[in-house]
Amino acid sequence: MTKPSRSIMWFRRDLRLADLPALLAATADGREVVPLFVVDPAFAAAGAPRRAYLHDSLAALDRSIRDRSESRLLIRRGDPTEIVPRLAADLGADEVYVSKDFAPYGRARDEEVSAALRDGGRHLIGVASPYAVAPGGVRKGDGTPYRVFTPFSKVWRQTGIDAPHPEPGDDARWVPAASLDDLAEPIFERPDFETPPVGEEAGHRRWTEFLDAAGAADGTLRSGVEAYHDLRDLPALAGTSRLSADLKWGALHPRTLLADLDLSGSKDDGAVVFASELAWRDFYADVLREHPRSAWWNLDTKFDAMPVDTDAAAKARFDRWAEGTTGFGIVDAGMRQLLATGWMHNRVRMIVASFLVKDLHLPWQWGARWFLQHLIDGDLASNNHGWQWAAGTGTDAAPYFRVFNPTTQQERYDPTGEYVDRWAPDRGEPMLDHRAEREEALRRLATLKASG
DNA sequence: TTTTGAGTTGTTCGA
DNA sequence: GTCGAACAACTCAAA
Repeated sequence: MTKPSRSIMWFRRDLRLADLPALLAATADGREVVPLFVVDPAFAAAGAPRRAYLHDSLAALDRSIRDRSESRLLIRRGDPTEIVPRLAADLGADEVYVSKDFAPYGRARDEEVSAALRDGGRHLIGVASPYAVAPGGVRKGDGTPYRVFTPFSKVWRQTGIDAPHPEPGDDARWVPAASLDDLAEPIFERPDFETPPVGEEAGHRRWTEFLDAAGAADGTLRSGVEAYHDLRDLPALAGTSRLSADLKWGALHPRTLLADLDLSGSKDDGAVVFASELAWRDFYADVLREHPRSAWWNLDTKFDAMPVDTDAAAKARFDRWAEGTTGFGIVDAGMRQLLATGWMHNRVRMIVASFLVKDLHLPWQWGARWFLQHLIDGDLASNNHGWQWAAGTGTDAAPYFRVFNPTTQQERYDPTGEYVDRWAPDRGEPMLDHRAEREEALRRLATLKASG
């Protein structure tokens, strides 16, 4: 047996103990592990739902660690590029383990931390990722990345995905809480906001309910996943998995979910459609890794010439969109659901996004920023590329004529008005004429063609 | 190299 | 009410 050494498990967005390869590596070979989370000051800009959600996720992770060991989650606040190397030195930890982060900010941060650790003879060790297939893992025959989802997903489906990994065993050595208490800081002040049940156990419960034989939201004798294809577009029902925040913060890993799914069905099968959504998550993470600029700039730069409104009147229109007073029922319902709960149904996300871009003629970045501030599941890659999809500037060669009609969408997906009545019972007059604004959007798109 | 088929989620119009 | 066609042109991926 080699000399026991210490490691730090630096949690970022994998806030769980089960199925976490980085944690298994951190505790391997008899290493004594320090579980750490650093609250980055950049996070202070997040909205109340998001801060409350992270607060509760950290509290849940701390409880899980205390339940299984004599240790605790060490919370620090500040710049990770300073805190992590200093802690590693103070605690005598030679290795810092993480799940790899592929987003632009995280990559830059990790490179800096890695360099600082190396100066002290220590190492940052990235193990696995929050994705079923880590970004970079799906490539065309010639080794280049995909820019179109469908061929990506075909290869993704055939890529071997690990079986879920176990939690660290009873033999894992955790640094006693007593030796961390003096170093620890409180999480941060919890905003007064009601979150859904948060954390690893709550996530597994949600997933189990989704798989439950009679869990379908329409009362039919099907599971949620079996009914997923039929019900996922109806925002009045709980027809989606509602696991987006669990996946974002890593209470669950997609590997865990995929292992429970029977994917032998046709392309309309609920499980197959659900797995495809997980593939979208991996796809957008891959696109962001290849094109870091696409977080905030048009992936298709041809659209840089597209006229968008940014003047004072545009800002006033944005405010009405954000607070949910456009006078279009399903738009207002969605925006108010977001403010009230930190979450919005996926179908409605597309509708409000289309409205901001095609009816209000505003930059998609304004909407993306608002979503990231308020969504408990807000993720840079999925969120911003989803917005680029709505704007037609992203990976899919969007048909220029794809403009959502908010009234038609409402009639089709909320026919009884239950969703709209629940969230926006008091809506006023429509703030614009959709037909006229649709034509304006098409005119603006046509200018791209004219300018080549 | 060239060709071919396809590309998440739509809407409108006219028969 | 229902159905199919039209709505740009282009890029991507694979044969």
